[in-house]
Amino acid sequence: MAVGLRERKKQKTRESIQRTALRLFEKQGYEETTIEQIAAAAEISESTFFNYFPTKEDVVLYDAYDPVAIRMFLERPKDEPLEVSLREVLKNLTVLFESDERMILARGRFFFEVPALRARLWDELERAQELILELLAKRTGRRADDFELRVAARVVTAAILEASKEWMRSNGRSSLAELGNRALDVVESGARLRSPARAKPRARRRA
Amino acid sequence: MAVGLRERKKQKTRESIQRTALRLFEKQGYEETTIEQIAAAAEISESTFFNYFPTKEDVVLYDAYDPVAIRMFLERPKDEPLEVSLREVLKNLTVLFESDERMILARGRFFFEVPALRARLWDELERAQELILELLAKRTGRRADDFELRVAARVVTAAILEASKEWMRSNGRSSLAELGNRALDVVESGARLRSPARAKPRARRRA
DNA sequence: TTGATTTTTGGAGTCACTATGACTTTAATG
DNA sequence: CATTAAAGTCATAGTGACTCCAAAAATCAA
Repeated sequence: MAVGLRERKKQKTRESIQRTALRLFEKQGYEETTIEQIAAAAEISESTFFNYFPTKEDVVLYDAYDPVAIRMFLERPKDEPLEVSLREVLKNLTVLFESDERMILARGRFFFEVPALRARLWDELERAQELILELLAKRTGRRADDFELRVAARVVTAAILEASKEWMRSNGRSSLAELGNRALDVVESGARLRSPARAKPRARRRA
Repeated sequence: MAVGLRERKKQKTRESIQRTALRLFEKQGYEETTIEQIAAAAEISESTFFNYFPTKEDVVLYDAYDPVAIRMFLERPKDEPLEVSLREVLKNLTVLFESDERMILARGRFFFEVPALRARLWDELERAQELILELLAKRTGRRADDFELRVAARVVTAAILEASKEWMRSNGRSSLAELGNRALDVVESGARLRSPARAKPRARRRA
């Protein structure tokens, strides 16, 4: 399973293009930046750009950490409740992200602001849901196309999405792990559909 | 009321374009159909097409019933729990849809299959969430930017989305209202994160 | 009818993206 | 070390969605 030199170089080029692109996007906006400009700045041809990223959106979408997160999730003990797995993974990610949180947050802002990216993100989320679904199916013994199971998976994904969004909105001021915990709390409480208010005070657990 | 003649005519044109477009999409696929073709078939110019729909996606997205559904939702009694409001609206919609269910389901299939449309739909969903959020805020007395409240709104929206999706997948075989109810049940049970199986009518552990 | 206001339209242009084929670099082998 | 096949890069020439603009045509108000 030797990671060929070629593979590694490709990875590097990809990340370099992404960095260049994100820099341009930050400077002059996503829509205002053309592929031509990115290619020029990254000193490659337009063709090569499309060789590395199928669409302009994918430059922002691409996340080198994704596979790591996925593996982390899949490697949780099989008898662990899903919620715990998620909380743990988020906790670990929070630590992992610390190193280049700045870039991650910058990307996040784009997802927030650029309609095309927002749209793509939702769609990408489907993948996350699928992942959770598979795991949930294995752990509960239900079939993966079970309607209730799918609803559960989607609901949990939605909660975590909102947590991520809040994280980006707050520009990293509150930790992703904490927001994730709070979001999952809401889910576990049945989204408080029946019990209304208690508007203000919040006893918060875990700093 | 007082809907000007002009307004009404515009509406008619819009719906006519949509019908034409959907027909073409069904016949030869969404991506395989060009705006040029749609314009030709609808006997308008390309420019006019863009006058009525900002993008190609919007032709599929546009739903004349949307405002009706929204009004139905907003007019539910203020002291009614959100879940009940939602269930009621879904019930009413089910009835309302009966007349041209065929077209609605056809559109649904596109959302399902065409990536660009799927993406747009998620984004459009944001609007629904916003609506639910506002209502939830009013009814619970919480602020609309309250994190927990937003999570709740998103979670509920997600559940209903999954119900709609299942409805489309089943090609209308199960009623939207019933699927919606089941989905909301899952939410209210806290997405059953902790209690695993009960895969079928089996050993039931506590909920 | 006249004049104002929309609505429709054609045309020129931009930009993301595809397809293709040639050219260059790299890795692997005898 | 030379050869070759694969992989990577690139220029070119599209296509199609979408924008901008200004002129014609239809509609409406006085």
